[in-house]
Amino acid sequence: MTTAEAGAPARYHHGDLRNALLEAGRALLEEGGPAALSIREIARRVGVSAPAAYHHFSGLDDIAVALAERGFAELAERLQAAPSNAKGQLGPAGMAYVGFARDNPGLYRLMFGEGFRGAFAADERVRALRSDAYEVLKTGLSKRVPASEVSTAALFLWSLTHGLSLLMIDGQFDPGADPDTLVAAVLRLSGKGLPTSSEPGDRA
Amino acid sequence: MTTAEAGAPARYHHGDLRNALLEAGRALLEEGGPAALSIREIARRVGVSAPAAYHHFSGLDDIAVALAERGFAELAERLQAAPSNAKGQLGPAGMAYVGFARDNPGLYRLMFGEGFRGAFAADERVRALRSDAYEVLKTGLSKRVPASEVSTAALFLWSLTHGLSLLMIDGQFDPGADPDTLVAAVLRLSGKGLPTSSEPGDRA
DNA sequence: CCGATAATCTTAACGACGTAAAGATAGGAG
DNA sequence: CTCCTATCTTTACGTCGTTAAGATTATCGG
Repeated sequence: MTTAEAGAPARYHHGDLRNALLEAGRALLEEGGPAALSIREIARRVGVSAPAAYHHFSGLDDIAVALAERGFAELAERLQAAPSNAKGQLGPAGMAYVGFARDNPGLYRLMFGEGFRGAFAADERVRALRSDAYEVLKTGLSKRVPASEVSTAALFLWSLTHGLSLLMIDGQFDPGADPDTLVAAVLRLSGKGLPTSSEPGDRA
Repeated sequence: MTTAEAGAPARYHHGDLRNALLEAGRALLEEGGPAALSIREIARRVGVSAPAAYHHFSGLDDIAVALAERGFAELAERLQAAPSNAKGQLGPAGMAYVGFARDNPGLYRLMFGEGFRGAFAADERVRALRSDAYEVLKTGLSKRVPASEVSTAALFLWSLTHGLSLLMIDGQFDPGADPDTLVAAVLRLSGKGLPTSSEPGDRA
């Protein structure tokens, strides 16, 4: 009798349940992190019984994968909308990447299988999504880095932005510092390298 | 009747249950990741009933925190055992860091609250452990970086190693590449910075 | 318009989980 | 030896993901 949407008369057939479930899942994700993702709670919020979800998804993992898919699509949008890397500067893209993670911490962590129970991280579809993102990064880098170093540079850059995103999400940095300033400064270091007292270029 | 340790006669009072629980938990962590951590399974392996654990820990989260504590201690050991940063090179330390993560993927992810259900990530004790590690990193860096840049450099370095560790753990990099070589190459970039076409010596 | 068929949603139920409560057992102090 | 207390056990409750079986509605051929 009571639907989540007060306007609708609670029909037996919801009509757009799949989407409604995903939206509720996404909200849940941002409220309580990936660990809070739960079929029963999602269904509860949509005003539907838990097993109803099984007509649209094969299980909780499947919902998680669908959410991750949307996440990667949105991330790609954000990266393309970033001030183009015309001058070869990857700062804007990096800011966009970390910005996405900071705006959608729960979703971002889910996309990388962090904080979620289950064999989701090993799911082929998710691994493919991540690999696709990785390939995009590599082709982007291929324009501004010697071909022989693209692979290493890509891993370097992804490690940096991924790690930075997670640390920012977790608030694990100097308290009192302005996050945006911090992110910009760290990304700037990715081009300069760490300041050293000795000459760079020798063995690690 | 049947203990996990076939040699012991299954005494009513275990004698060293706390440690046994932690060891079982650690094994579980490496077998199935943080998501597989379960009081009932831990107790099962030790040959004890689940509620017995509550005499030594306040709950599952408490066990997780204790495991994380051990993890941070071991990580600190590994970092100090690394070929000393005498020449100011941080490569060995970085290799040691990533090496620890790769040797103990489940534990490492737990230490950063990744893959674990519950409000563990926000736990004060864990946050303190991470902050301590961060401070150690900063003091280490203060010897080889201008004071004004220590904070940024520390976040840069931690982001890089943390992100790299997680990506390596997840196997999310070019298949076929040798992990050790990859890690070394990425860490080397942390000193040089990303090669850019605008920098002197451009080859792009 | 009407009835069959298929899609969608419901309630009921199973096993596993974390955890609380209450009782049994054993080691140590007097 | 006796009592006390810490430790462990069995039992139980509520939640979870998921399956099975039945109810409801949309769709479509006649």
